[in-house]
Amino acid sequence: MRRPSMKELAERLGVDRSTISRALSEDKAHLVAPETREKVRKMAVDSGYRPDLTAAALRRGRSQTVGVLVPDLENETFINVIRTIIGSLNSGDGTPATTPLIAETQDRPSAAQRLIETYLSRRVDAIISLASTEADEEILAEAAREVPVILAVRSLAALSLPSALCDDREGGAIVARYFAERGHKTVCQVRGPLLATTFNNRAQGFSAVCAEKGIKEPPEAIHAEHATSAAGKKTLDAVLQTSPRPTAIFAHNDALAIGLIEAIRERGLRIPEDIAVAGFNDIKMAQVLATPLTTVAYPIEEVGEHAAQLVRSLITGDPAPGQSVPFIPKLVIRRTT
Amino acid sequence: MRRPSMKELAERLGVDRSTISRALSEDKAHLVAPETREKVRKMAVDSGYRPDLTAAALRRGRSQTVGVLVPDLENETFINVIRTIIGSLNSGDGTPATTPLIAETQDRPSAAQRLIETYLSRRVDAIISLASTEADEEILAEAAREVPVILAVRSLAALSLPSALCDDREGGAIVARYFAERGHKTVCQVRGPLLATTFNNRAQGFSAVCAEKGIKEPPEAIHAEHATSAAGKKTLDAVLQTSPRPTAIFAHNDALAIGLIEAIRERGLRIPEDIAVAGFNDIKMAQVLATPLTTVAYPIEEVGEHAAQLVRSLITGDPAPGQSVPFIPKLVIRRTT
DNA sequence: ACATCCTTTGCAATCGATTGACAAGCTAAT
DNA sequence: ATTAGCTTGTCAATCGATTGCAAAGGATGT
Repeated sequence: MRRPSMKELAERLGVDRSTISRALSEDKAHLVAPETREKVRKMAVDSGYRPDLTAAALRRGRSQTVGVLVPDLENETFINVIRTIIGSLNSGDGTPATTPLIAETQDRPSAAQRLIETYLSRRVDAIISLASTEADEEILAEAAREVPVILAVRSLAALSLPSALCDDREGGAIVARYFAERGHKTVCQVRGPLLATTFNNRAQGFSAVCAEKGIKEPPEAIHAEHATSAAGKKTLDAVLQTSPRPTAIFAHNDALAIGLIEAIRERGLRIPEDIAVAGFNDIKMAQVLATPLTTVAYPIEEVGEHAAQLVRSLITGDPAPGQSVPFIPKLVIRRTT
Repeated sequence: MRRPSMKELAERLGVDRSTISRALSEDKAHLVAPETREKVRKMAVDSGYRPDLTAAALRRGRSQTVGVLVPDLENETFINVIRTIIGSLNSGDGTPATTPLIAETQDRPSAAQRLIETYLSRRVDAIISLASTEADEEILAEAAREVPVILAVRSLAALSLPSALCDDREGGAIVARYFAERGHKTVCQVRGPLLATTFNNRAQGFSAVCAEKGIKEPPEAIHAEHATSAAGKKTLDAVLQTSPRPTAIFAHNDALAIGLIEAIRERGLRIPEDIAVAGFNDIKMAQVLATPLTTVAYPIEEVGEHAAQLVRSLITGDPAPGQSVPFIPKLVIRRTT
């Protein structure tokens, strides 16, 4: 037999729909006599009643969904941040479950735009963008006028939206300081694509310390086309052609680092004796490598947790915490340096 | 100024709400005079009208969403199948965009159950499970009585639901035949966890051919705890302890294979001279490795496309195609064998 | 005994879009 | 001239849950 609607439940029990609604709700349950409440709940379970969330969303004006934008679903770090966010959003005891609408922008502004339109049409309660690029600024600003928008992982200088971030600048600086300690005189960065602030910040932090410590960097920046290991692998030639040849490479993320390592292996050079490599993020693969990767551990938990907190307080209308402090990542020294 | 509802639009234009609805719709637009239609559309754009999909969903009984269950969001192959599905679902010209609700089960039946409940409450138009394990059978069967359920990637023997699958058995067989050709006499499988049919089928296909060709396998099966490179790395000891020592390993997926390769490197053995390794899926990393991985390319496009097609036809109520033929994966020979 | 308060429940409006039934106006056909 | 048929648009019901308001009934206080 088909599952009953609230109305049918009400008829069967000989009470009004509103009583059912209240008895089944979390916050209005106290308005209903304990006896009735139990009767209703029992009947609801027995009959296999299933609330229609589309109807509830319409009436409430809140859909209990949040839109999540990621640049790339294959990126482990993004996924882990999202996992933390979702986990935190649904850990609340009283709060009803929030369903995330997750989609990928591939760093295409047109995709971001389309997705945000969809989210707004679906009346999401908030939007979390881990995909913000400068090209999205206007779209996000626009969206923020209708619904809370939270920036995570990637910041946007021109837009002052609540954000949950990693201190990428400091992350870059940490690597440079470490290279300095190890006595490297000539180093090199392999940068990710310029779209997002993330890589720029890492580059700036790194270069600032290098300048300060008198460490040499090649005059021309080396950019990988994508932040992937395949793209990283391709950059090794460029790295080795700079002169004097660097003794250490700072790859802007672990995927790039792994690509470089494989290229270095192919060439028969030794790591770290001939050339040292450090990455960023500390993905799982970093530990699996035959010579485990030195890298900067991304503060996934902190960023995710903070983003979730921002979402929660913005949805409930609590005073949004002011400017949040970015979380400091942590160097993990392994064997590639 | 706040965005108008359909009602407000109607008032401004002095027509009925129903006219607006029809003018803006795809399929009923012909019921409205071209002139009026244009007037409405223009006004809609100018005023920034944004349809409320929660309201539309309630009225229509269809939400234009599909629930997608994945065991693990970090698995590149699953993600790629999902990408294909989403792409195909939204490529239709006339059909309105379908929003996927993506969630991860981590192979926990309780999570699967909870998610399916949520999907049903949200009135998804269909559910696609790439996460089916035997423990989920009942839950899925139950769900299938309310909404179309499609199985992708992982099959479920006891349940005859429309499925989009890879012929894993044949995939395993292909590897065994290839090992035979290369003259291997003693080989070994590193299996993934038993939960899903996938790995079982690969194992069976492989073993059947080995038996037929007189190739020796160790008596005790070697299982990795998870289908990850970290878990794969840990299994090398077990592999090397079998006697006679195998000269080739068939890892049930690329992550496992990569873990094994790293372990082999650490130990100073040569690939493929001392020991050959083949994987399954053909993830991107397989090509980036210093010695690129021989592997079985998963028919991502076919599986994804077929799943999307099933969803489409089941939603529109078209005759569901009968039993579908699983797609044959393809061996990609590289340098680890 | 009467006013007052509290608890519990029902009534009815509402969220915003969609759609079947129907009416008005117009053209074409017999 | 009348009927039939088509186009275009309106009316009103509907999807299923939520919630402000009010009423009924009971308990308490004076």
